[in-house]
Amino acid sequence: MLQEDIRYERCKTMKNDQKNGICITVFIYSNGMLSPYRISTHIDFMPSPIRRIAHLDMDAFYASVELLRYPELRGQAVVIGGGSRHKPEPGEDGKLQYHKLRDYVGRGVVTTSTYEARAFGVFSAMGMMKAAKLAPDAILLPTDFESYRHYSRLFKAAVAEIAPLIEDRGIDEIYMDLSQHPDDIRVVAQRIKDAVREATGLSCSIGIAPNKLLAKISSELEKPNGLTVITEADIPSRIWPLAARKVNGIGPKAAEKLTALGVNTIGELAATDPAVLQENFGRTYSEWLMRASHGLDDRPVVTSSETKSISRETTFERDLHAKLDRDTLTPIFTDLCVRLAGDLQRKGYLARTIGIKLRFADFQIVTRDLTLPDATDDATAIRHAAGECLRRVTLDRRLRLLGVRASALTRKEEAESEPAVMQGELFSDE
DNA sequence: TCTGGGGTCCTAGGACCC
DNA sequence: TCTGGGGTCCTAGGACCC
Repeated sequence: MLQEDIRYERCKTMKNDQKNGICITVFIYSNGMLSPYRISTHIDFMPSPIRRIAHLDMDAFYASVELLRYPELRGQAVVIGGGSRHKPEPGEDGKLQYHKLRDYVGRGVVTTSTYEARAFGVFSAMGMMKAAKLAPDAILLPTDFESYRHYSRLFKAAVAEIAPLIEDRGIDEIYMDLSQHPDDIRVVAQRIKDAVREATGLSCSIGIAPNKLLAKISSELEKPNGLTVITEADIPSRIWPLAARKVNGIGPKAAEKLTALGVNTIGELAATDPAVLQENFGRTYSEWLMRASHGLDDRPVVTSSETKSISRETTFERDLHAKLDRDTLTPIFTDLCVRLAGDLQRKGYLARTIGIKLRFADFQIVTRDLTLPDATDDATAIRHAAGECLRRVTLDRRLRLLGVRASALTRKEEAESEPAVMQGELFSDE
C-alpha cells in the first residue's frame, strides 16, 4: 500500500532525528482522495536517555583578564566599569597610577568586580556611585571589550578541542553537550578546565547535570574554580534550598511576586499549588516554573544561531530635553545611526526594520519601529527611518537614553544573489 | 547617589489576505 | 448582508540574560 509506505518512511525519518518517540501522521481526505502527511507531529513516549550537559562560566571574567594585564593588583578589591576614562597612567615616578572608586563621577554601573571587591558588597550592575560608597578605596579600571573578546575566543577554542558541541551564551559562558563523550565525566571536565587555564591563564567553573537548567545552577555552586556534578537524586539536597532567583529565567519581577506568595526557595516553589501559580503567572509561565523547580528541562544545546538584531544606544551624562537640547541631541542621534550602519556593514547584514528606543528621566522606555520596503545598511537611510520613528513620539519630557536598532536582518551576500523573479511562477496556470 | 549596553524571546492587537 | 476562521506581517511593550 502506497499510503502505508509513505507513513512508514515519515516515521522512520522522525525516529532517526529524535531518537525516541512516535510520529503521528494525519491524512487529509478531500475530493475523494486521501493525501498523506499533510500534518505530522512528534510525541515523546519513552524516557530520554540521560544527558550530560555542562555549563562553563569564567570566574569574574573581565576582572580576571585585567589582572593578567596588571598582576600587581592581584588580591586587591578591583572594580571594572563606568566607561573608558580612568585608565591607569604612569605617574612622575614612572609607576602606574590607578584611579580609586571614590573619585568616580557619572552614571556608569559596575560591570564586574574581583572577589575581594564583592566582599564589600560591590556586584555587577550596581551603580558606580553606590559602589563608591561601599568600597571607596577599591581600584577602578575601565572596560576593554576588545581584550575580553580576545580571551573569549581563546577559551572557547580550547574547549572546542575537547568538547565540540558548544552553545555560545555570551562572552564568558558556554554550554556543552558531553552525552556522547566516552570518558568519565569528571575527568573530561577537569581536562577542559586545564585546557582553559593553559590557553588563557584564567580559571573557570563547570557544572554538569542532566540538563542546561541544572548545569547552569551547578556551575555556580562551587565558584570560583569549581567542578560540580549534579544528578537528579541531588535535587532535594542541593537545588531545593537555593533561592528561586537562582533559576535562569526567574528574574527580579517574578522573584518579587513569588516572595509575595511566601515562596523563597526552589523547593518551596516545587511544593506550591500549581493552581496558585497559574492565577499569578498565567498558564505558560506557571507550567514552566513548576517544571523548572523540579529540575526538568529538555532544551537542546544549540550549536549555531543567526543574529536577530543589532543596536547602539547611549545614556547621556545629564538628561536632555528633546526640544531645548536639540543641538546636543541631533549629532548624538546621527552618530548612533552611523555606528549602527558600520556594524551592519562590518558584519555583512542588511536590515529591513529600523527602530528607536528612548528612555525618559523616569526610566519609562518607549520604542518605535518602521519596516522599509528594501533592506539597507546605509547610514543615511537608517538616519531617515529613525527620524520617522522619532516623529511618532511625544517629546515633552527629558530623555536619559537614546538608541537605534536594526532588525529583520538578512545576510548581504544572500540578498545580492536573490533571483529577481521567483521560480514559483513556473507553476502558474497562466 | 540610584540604575550601562548589547542582546533574546514572548505576548498581544490590528491590518490584511485567502 | 452577515457569518467564519486561519495565517502572516507589523508594531509596542515587557521580562530576562550576560
